[in-house]
Amino acid sequence: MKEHTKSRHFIQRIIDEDNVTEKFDNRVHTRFPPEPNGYLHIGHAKAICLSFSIAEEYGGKCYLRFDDTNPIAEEDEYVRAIQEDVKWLGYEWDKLCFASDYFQQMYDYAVDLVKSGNAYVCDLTADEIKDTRGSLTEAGKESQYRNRPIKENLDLFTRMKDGEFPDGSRTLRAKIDMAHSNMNMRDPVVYRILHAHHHRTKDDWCIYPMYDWAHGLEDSIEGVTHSLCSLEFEDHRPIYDWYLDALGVYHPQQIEFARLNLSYTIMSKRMLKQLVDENHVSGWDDPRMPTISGLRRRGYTPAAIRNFMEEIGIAKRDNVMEMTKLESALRQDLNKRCERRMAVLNPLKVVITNYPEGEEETLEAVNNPEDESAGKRQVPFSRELFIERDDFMEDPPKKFFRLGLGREVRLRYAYFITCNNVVKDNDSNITELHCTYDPETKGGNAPDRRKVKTTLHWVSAKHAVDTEVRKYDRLFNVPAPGSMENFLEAINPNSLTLLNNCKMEPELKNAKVGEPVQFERLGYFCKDPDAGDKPIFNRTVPMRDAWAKLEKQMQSGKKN
RNA sequence: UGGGGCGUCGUCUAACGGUAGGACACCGGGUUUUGGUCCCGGCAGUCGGGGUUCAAGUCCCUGCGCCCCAGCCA
Repeated sequence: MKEHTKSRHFIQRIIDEDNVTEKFDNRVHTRFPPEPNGYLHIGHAKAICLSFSIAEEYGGKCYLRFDDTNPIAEEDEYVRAIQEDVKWLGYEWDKLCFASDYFQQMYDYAVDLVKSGNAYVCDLTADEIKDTRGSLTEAGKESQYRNRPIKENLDLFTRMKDGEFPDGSRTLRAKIDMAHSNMNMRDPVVYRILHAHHHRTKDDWCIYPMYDWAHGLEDSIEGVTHSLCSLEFEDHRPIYDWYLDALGVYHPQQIEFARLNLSYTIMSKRMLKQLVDENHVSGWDDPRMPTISGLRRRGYTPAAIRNFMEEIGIAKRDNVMEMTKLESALRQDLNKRCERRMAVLNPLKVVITNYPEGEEETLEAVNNPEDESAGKRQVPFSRELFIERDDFMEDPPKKFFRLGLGREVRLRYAYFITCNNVVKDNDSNITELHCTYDPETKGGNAPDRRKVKTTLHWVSAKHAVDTEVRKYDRLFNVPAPGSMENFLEAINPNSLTLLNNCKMEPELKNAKVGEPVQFERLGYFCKDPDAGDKPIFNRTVPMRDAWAKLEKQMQSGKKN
């Protein structure tokens, strides 16, 4: 086949070409321009990874710029959270900027636009503008204010800025073409009157620039070379170009790519905000949320997210990634970095009847079989233990390898045990197992080389640390909740399972909040900041589960 | 149906006129003190129809399908 060189995506190719033609003097300068009107989500992470990694790859710059041109939706809390998220992903911006830093400059440019006859003050109401815009197939009608003398426009625009007019009474509009086939070119609004308090400029302004006007200017002012954005802005590129050309200023190149979609979740800030506002989740950082902060709290690592973004690529076609792809990247990263511990989520008491009462010992356990340098630890063992309820069946099917009456299994790093007796309560619920251990199998190997079918995790009862575990499942039950009439109807009522009688090995007392750890045979977990009297662990992602798959197949009758 | 985009395994994504490859998923098998990891193998794709060419996923024509646009949101 070809070389092992990684193929380059279309944006890299455009930049390579620009560097050959020296279009931007071989500079590469990108930016990530979030509006601070919500928290960042995994979809934003794609844009972040793209823009920052492009800058890194070409030895260029990437700015973090808040596109704060709409004071009504924007808040400082979001500004703070967004910075935290970008940093957490591992990126350092070359400069932190705000669109609002350029409000004066943008205003001055708008005055230039009026002076050159390219913009006019329009007295039409929002409804009237809408009514005269035309439709996809019909041309719009020109505003009766379209041909006001420049002098009058200048006067009116100044007075707009000075606060003489109420909200919505007038706008500054670009004079382009009301019959243009691109709706964005039908005399778009450049400035609207908004007597609103801005999170940074306070009450300095009562007119605010529209996105199309502001964004290109921000890029131009900062010297951005390649302005990367998502596909829905493709229709806006003509207006981006028109403004910059009309002004005769430095002209970056806008390039659009397909945003990330993930199955079984939503990627809309509006909907995410609704989940938060209506308390369907505990907050923007609820571990079930596809937000960066939610994923962080859930136990995702920056490396997992970045590797995922690297794997999914950059292209222009609409896409919906399967969640399994994200989880695969997650497990891959967690597997190599996580230390292993033992914890029992649904405890079942086991009494080792031939183990001396009152005695205990300590056994050596490997911290990470994937990484010898992680070392070993001691785990206490005693006569009474807890094992997972799911690991015992009184009358198991052939393919169930775990513990059953009369069966022998290995306890990880400990002994072989055989179950001799099942103790039940009056409702015939199993309350306790009586087993015997083979002292010869200490550490987990039998001198006579006999084998067992499986190995179980366990926790010594008297040494166990009580804990609570939160298991998460997908937040939505349908593949594309965002495209439903009402996405709330797709919420999975079982997205959160609370387990409050969990038992952990004592070493887990030292777990740090947010630090990922593998509970052997169960999955990856991390301690939640919420802990009350008991520590709380979030299940980040379960282990791949061949037995669960087999069980499912047996239920559906494919196997037996 | 005006304009702008996009159609390659189930899902993503490569192949710049020269053997359609990789990842995830799925299905088998091996190793294993995690039914994990790891290893091996398998399944599976160029939207349709014409054309150009020795050769087409790639170029041309044509048809079909999907996405975006009528905020004083971004």
